[in-house]
Amino acid sequence: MEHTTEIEAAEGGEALPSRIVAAATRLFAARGFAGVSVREICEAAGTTKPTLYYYFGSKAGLYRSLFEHIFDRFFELLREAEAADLPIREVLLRFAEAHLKWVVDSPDHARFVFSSSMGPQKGAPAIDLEGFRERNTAQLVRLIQRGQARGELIAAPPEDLTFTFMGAVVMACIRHLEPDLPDPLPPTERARRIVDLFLTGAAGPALESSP
Amino acid sequence: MEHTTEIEAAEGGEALPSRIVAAATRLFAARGFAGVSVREICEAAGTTKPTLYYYFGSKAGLYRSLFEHIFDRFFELLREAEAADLPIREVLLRFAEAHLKWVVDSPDHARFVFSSSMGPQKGAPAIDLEGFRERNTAQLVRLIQRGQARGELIAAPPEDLTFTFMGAVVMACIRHLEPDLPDPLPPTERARRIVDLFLTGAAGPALESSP
DNA sequence: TGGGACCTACCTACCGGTCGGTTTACTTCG
DNA sequence: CGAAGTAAACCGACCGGTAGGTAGGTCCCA
Repeated sequence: MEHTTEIEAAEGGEALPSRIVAAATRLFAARGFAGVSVREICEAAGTTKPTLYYYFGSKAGLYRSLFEHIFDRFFELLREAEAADLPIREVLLRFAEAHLKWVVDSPDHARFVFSSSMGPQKGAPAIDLEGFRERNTAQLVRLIQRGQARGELIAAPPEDLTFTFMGAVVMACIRHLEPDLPDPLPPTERARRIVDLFLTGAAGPALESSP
Repeated sequence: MEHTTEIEAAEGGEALPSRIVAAATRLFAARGFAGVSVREICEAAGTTKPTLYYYFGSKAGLYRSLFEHIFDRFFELLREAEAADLPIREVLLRFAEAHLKWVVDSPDHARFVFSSSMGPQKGAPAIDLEGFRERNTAQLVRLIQRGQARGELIAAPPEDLTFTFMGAVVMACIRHLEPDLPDPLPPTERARRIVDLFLTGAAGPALESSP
């Protein structure tokens, strides 16, 4: 009766588990773990509670399942960005673009991660959110150290460069998620501007002497 | 029986409303609106539910009250950063430092805002979070446009500069709130590094030609 | 003695989770 | 072929417990 969801419904039309996953992702992303009831999820997915428990065991189990699913997808995307021995500008461009495209293509996933990353909820701890951040950051630190070793980046502490660049990327991602003032630029162009500003700096002609 | 809370207990020792506000801020910050029960807040504040309702009317009312209180404090801090006709580097330094000091001095307030800003909860909408972001961003845009008019900053779209700089600051704030890997640098030094990196860019000697 | 501050005891609604059952599709075997 | 069996998929109705919120009273100080 309804068309296929974004989650893979490979093996036979719009399967119920997929509908549950899609509905739960959207709702958890919007209101957090404790803010959504199992009944709501079932209603949104067009099913009933026993069915949800049949597939996912518990509310927390459903939450964990979403997390793993989303993380796998995300890091799969990001792995392509690492690639071979590209110049640092190209690497950063791919990194930023991968993030932005992820946000544009699956905003529910992104919203889910961002809303979970700030403030754990009541019933669903034990999620390795720290690991997500750490893994994402560690990769960028590695890439940036490589750029420094080549003299493509200044010799500041790599964490400084990492957090500043990551901040710009995350901010752009969040901006894309805003319902009211969405970023009008496509991911590619936005990524380009972020990277170039990060590399060349914001100082104008009246500010030539550096401290 | 207990010592004074951080919230003003000016008019007569450790007042109950102040204790409620302090406990609620800490709990909401840690677990979100829907993740905390009124019972918990009362227990943490050493009182009972009717007393809480006597002062704040409802759970949502308490939440709103916290928000207003925190916002007032924050913008009071930030207003000092705007100041007169300082050079852009000084302005940005003050802006970043005000944010970081706010996070360090009242981490519960900061955690409350950050956790609320991503993903509204179930029962406490109608909070003007958009207004907070908008107001904070708009001020920075104004400051940056002033810097551009003076030639202290490049002539890129002011929103680009604003979001990138804001991203770096917010990222540093979040980093300060991490329980495990807290930023070892004091706010002043951290602000200095962020601003200088933002102004001079990250490009090293091997990257002289700009696109 | 009257009113603000505060508490005990309780209400209804809804929470996550389960029980027992029905439907469906696919074997199995006479 | 078709009746019987079976296991997965799914659901209506319900459970104990707890959520936000309140009625009604006690205490204490002006």
